[in-house]
Amino acid sequence: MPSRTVSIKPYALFFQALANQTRMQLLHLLSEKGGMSVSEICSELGLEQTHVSHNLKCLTFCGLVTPSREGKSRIYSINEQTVLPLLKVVDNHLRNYASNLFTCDVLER
Amino acid sequence: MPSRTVSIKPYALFFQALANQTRMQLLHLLSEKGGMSVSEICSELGLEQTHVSHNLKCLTFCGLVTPSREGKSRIYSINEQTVLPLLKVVDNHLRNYASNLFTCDVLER
DNA sequence: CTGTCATATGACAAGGGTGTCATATTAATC
DNA sequence: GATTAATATGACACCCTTGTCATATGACAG
Repeated sequence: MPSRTVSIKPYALFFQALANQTRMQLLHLLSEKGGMSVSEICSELGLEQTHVSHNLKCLTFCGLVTPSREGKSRIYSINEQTVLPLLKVVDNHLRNYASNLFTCDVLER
Repeated sequence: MPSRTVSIKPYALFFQALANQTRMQLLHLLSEKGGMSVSEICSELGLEQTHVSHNLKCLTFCGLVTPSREGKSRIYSINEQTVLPLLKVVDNHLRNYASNLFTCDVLER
């Protein structure tokens, strides 16, 4: 029996939000360019509006981005407190321990 | 056009490795108890051997754990350089920005 | 080199996530 | 309040991941 039982599901759910190319694109874009509206994001990445909205909702639900009204549009900004250190750790990891991930399409198992 | 085009896929793949309850269990267990053999992990978590092996391979592929021979068994240890800071960031995030993840089964979108 | 323990691999059915289509909501303007 | 711009929501088919079963590989002992 484990000494302390941590609730695992929230962690998996959190990472699931990041385990998707579209959502990673969104985070990278917003961390570079700051707050953007949905339509700006769409034209910048060449993606459909509904596609972007769905994925922004997922990121919002996980507290990774936050929307704010501005006229008719909504400006989405990243949670810098989390996203910046997170990407920094992962950058470092990919470079040092997982360079193979750059040349594969699927995870081995 | 984005000023610098980052390769997004590796990031998504990396997080995909973490987006799974079993694999999160493995990482938490190994980060608490240090190196363990497959059978030790199995009995500790009450999981099937093949199930554990499959998921360890996935984590190994991503550089999150490393195996080393010890007689007939293999001892798996986590990559502390990555896993510990990563879990720290996520712990903090879940507490401050995503407490709702503790009471849900699926991601909203 | 045979038997056995420990772990890895392959294949497959079931379930869940993904993007897209159609449509609803919300806000501003006239 | 009708219209239009901006975004959100719902539903659904496809695909990929998941866990499990059966089996293979590897290492040590005798």
